[in-house]
Amino acid sequence: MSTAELPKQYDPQDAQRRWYGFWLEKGYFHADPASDKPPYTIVIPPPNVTGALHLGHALNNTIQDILIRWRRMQGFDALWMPGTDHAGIATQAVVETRLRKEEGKTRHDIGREELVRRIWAWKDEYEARILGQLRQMGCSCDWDRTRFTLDEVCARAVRTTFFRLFQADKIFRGKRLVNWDAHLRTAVADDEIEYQDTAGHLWTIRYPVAGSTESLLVATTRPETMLGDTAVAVHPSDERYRHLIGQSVALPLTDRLIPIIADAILVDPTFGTGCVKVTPAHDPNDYACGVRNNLPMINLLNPDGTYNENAGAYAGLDRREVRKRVVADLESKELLVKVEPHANRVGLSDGSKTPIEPYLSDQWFVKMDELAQDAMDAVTSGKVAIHPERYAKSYLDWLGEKRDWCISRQLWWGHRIPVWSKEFGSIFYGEDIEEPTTDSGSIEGKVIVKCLTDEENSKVRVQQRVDIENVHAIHICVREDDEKIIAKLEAAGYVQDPDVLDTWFSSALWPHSTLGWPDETPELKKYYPTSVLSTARDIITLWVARMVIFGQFNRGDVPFKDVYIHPVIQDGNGKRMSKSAGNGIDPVDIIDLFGADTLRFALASLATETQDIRIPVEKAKLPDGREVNTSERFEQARTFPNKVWNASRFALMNLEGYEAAPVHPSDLTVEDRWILSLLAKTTADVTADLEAFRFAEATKRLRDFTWNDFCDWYVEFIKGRLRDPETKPIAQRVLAAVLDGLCRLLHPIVPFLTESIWQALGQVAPSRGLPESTPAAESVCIAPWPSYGETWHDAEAESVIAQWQEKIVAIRNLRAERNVPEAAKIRPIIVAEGPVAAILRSGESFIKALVKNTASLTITDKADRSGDFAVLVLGDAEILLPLEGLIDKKAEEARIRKSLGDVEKQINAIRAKLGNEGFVARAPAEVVEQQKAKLADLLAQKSTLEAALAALLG
RNA sequence: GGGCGAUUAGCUCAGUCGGUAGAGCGCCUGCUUUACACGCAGGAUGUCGGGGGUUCGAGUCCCUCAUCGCCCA
Repeated sequence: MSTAELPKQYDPQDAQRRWYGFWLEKGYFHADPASDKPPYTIVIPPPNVTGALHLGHALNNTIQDILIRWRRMQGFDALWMPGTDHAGIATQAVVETRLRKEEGKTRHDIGREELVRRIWAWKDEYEARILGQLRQMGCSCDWDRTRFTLDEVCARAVRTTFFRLFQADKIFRGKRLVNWDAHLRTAVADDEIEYQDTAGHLWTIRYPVAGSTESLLVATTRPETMLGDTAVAVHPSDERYRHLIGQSVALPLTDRLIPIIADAILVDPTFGTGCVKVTPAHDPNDYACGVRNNLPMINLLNPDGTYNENAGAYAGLDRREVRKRVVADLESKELLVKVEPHANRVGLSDGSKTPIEPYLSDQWFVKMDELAQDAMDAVTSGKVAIHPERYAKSYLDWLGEKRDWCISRQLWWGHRIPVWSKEFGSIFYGEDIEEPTTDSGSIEGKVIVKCLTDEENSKVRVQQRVDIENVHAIHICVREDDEKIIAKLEAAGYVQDPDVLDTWFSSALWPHSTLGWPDETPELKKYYPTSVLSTARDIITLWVARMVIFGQFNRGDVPFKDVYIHPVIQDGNGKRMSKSAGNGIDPVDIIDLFGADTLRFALASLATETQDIRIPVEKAKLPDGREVNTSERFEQARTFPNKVWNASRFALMNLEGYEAAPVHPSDLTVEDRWILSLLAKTTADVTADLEAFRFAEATKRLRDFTWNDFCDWYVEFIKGRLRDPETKPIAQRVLAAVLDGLCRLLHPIVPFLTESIWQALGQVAPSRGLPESTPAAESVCIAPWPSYGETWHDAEAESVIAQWQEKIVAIRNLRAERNVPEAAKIRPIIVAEGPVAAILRSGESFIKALVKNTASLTITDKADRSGDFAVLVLGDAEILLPLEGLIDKKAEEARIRKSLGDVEKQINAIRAKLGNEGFVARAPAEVVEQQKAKLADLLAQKSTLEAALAALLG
């Protein structure tokens, strides 16, 4: 496209179509372990294949792409590893929901294999969509290396890790209360529960004290769980019950006696009767109490929500039915004291809307004590730095609890737990499977855990003999899916655990599994540890901490050096965006409306150190008529790419006849030196901002430089020179060099825009730069990041231009304030002395030109004040605007008196300060000097204003 | 209950080392100015959430209260 054909408005869709394919074709995003460039690596936080990307993803990926593009330009071998996460429970839940809605079936109807097949199909669809969205945003990922947490490479890392943990005695089997969805027959994660306030009841039940006429009253919102009570708790210092501690009550509807215990944590003596029934197997608080007091735990539930044999006469009934009957039976026995309405919070499963039941079950755990300590050390020692720093606290606090990590999930979608088990009860066990090879073992209570593998000859045996009388089960972990080993195990009656691993188990391996671990690949050697991880704060504990744990466990080294925690996006009311609330913004809609550059620019300018950013949501119509959510934040941002585009159009139009040649510093004019000085300063500042993850500051700085310095002033300054063949060549070279630098600096934020400009600039000025010109890179993607050093710094040029600007603005202001018609030619006078006057004289033509519509400009040290003037007094000069006959003397007098009043007010404030002995004595000398100088300045202004007033009135 | 954060112009937010507050948008006035009306020029707008303290001096440091949000239990 030739310069003349460049449209007046930037067309982002055209740029997106044109350049993304070009970048891919050139392979710019592909990292090469064989290159001698130093590595810079980011692994993408793999988005869930559950759904499409939302605005939070867009923010995070914008940040990562800024970092990666910037470092690539800096000469690093930049690797951005892309991929997606299988997100066990969430993905299975969406597919199961669809199955239920569309076919009225549950997963049990279609079976494990078919369900998993359908989830893979879902995954394929959403993975393609997600990766497509990243491309639309311009993300420069190394697509050839795309991974999925369930693919073969990642699966192998999971198996190896599990095996190593098993071998190191870090994995054990234990009981735990899980959130049970009896409809879907699975445990669900805490964040998949939706809490609803519902109107329920509070039942008060009488528990007779054994061998006494006394009884205790307990209140409960779930009366049916009384069948599983194993104690009644009172507060140890509660006088009412102290004498009963240690005695028993007869649990109604059962033949059991349960103890009365003291527990200061569970019981609030001021609430209700001060007596609490304890059902350790069916309530989290009671569970903790049960552990503290060594109580038996009676599980009442079957996985399908019916009560089991422990419920005696109620066995086989659904829990809702049990409640009805228990209440009725208590009533008939006159043990039900009262029923009151009671508002309670009920947890409903997101997937099925079934009330969640706390359910005690066998689960696999990772022992966290040492692993967590190592991960804490990584941060306290500074090997991993978290930004902003305050988030290190939540990381350390959480790890400090060292709670064992429950890694099993009752799901079908995920990495199957590689353990084959055989239950024995009390039967003697004496079989060998075959000859041993390697193994290790441990005893955890009554369960024996054997670790076993066979690399060479697929022979398998339990090597370590144990006291078989106490063995309940043997668990064997198999490192890799070796059919012969598995066949042998299964022939011997071993059955693979039906459960899968927690999704975070595989995500925790992401920084090394994606690089090919456990193989020592060239990628792993070069790119691990990675450089930066960028993510949201809500997964600091779930994910970041676990990556550090597994990275150190498997590799002996941290997975990344820096963690950047980006803010969370909320709507204008401070609410989290969500699809169901209808307040979500789809990044693709924003790209359709305004383009990817605008989306990225807006998000980058919002990425401050705050923890939440608000984006007010409003409706908009797409060209195709669809109504979508958008925000004024994007409408505001879209002017920027257009501004850059048009400044570039101006430059390109004026680069006709450009010839590359060296520019000697003495050839540069003061405005050239000024813009180069600012460009160098901006470059240094932006680089420092990016190094410190200050994305919003970097973006604002670039906007200010581009708009306020380059467009508003520099372009205006050189318009005259570009019209003059004598001065044109140097101006063109400086203009090309500045635009070149600007393109590079902006590229990480607005890649499509800058590539469009870069390519067009390459047409007219293929070789450019100062002082020597060099051929431009074929793409701005791979152009070197600028670094101008100190040589361009020019304080003198900066102060000269500041002088000109101040006077130009003052004259414009006078004209506008006095309502001088735009078309009227004015003859402003600047009264100034000495060096100020000299500087202004040197810029006379610029001042005239930029003020616009000036018939003349006078710079003098003494003005003839006869006639009518509008007056403006500055610190080092006075501006007079002759307005013969146009002056409203009264209004002018009022203006001057107001200025006088302002100046006097400031004078008084400073005099008060300087009159304060404490200030003069204690404030730093420079501050005192500064105030004195300011006072002198203000006094001069005051006398000038008084003179002006006298002249006006005289 | 514990922790973190926020509260500054109508809106969304900056504010570094403590030295009397800034930006973008919006608003008002005037402009089809040969890059740009997604623009140009000019302008108005503040009890820095309340109270107390430290200090010569507090938006900034400390205490406290209030409101809102998030995370963890």
